[in-house]
Amino acid sequence: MLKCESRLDCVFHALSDPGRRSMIDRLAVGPASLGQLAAPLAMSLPAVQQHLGVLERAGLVKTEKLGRVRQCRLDGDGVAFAENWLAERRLHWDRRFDRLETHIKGDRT
Amino acid sequence: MLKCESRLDCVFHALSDPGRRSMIDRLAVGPASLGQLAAPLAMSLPAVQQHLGVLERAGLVKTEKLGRVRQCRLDGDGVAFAENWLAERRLHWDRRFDRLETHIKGDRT
DNA sequence: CTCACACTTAAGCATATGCTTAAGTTATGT
DNA sequence: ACATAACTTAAGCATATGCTTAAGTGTGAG
Repeated sequence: MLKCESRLDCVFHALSDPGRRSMIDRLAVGPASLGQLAAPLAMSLPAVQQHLGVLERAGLVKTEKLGRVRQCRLDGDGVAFAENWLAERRLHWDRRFDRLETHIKGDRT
Repeated sequence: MLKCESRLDCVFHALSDPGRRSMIDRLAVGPASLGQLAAPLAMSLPAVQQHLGVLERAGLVKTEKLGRVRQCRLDGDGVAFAENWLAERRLHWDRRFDRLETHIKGDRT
């Protein structure tokens, strides 16, 4: 976690773990406490808390302490970031494939 | 790299490194040899080769040995995977935010 | 045939990661 | 006040990661 210089690093790294993605999926249903988040996850509470930290630093989740409970909810910010980057690259991709196809067709003619 | 059970793990992990992303950006311009890919990257060739392996396993890049040169090109497959996943989640996101907004407006009325 | 080029493999090492358990801390119910 | 619930912090440890250098391997040029 030392190396999270750029925002994209954080977001993609956060999303690269199935446990963290399942936490996101759980939160997509609605807010949850840390304990509720941890319950289905076959690991200790501190471990879950660390994963939560990764998600939070990536801007995918926001948390707030209410009484003795930490409530967690989604934060769409990070996703937009990642989605934009991917969409951008995909333009390049597709354009290249199109060009390749054109090239092939040109050869055939 | 032991833990790359699901496809998404691979793709997101591959994208979480700025060096690897810059390799992708370079390949978006056009195919390149391993050496060309390594040149701007301030690290040894074997290191670059390892990064390339990560990209390849994620389905983001395809390589082929031509003579004594390994040519690398993009492979759109992996991106589509990641993009779809993100888009799906974002639907949940947005729907939740809409609902929240509706709720707030309802309270105000 | 020889040699240099472009990787490729292997070994090794410093550091980071992903957990764990145990010991706090703060808030709530009685 | 006291016990318990819900985290939180700290320490520690096994393993994984991200490089490195050094020693192969296979090709193409001369």
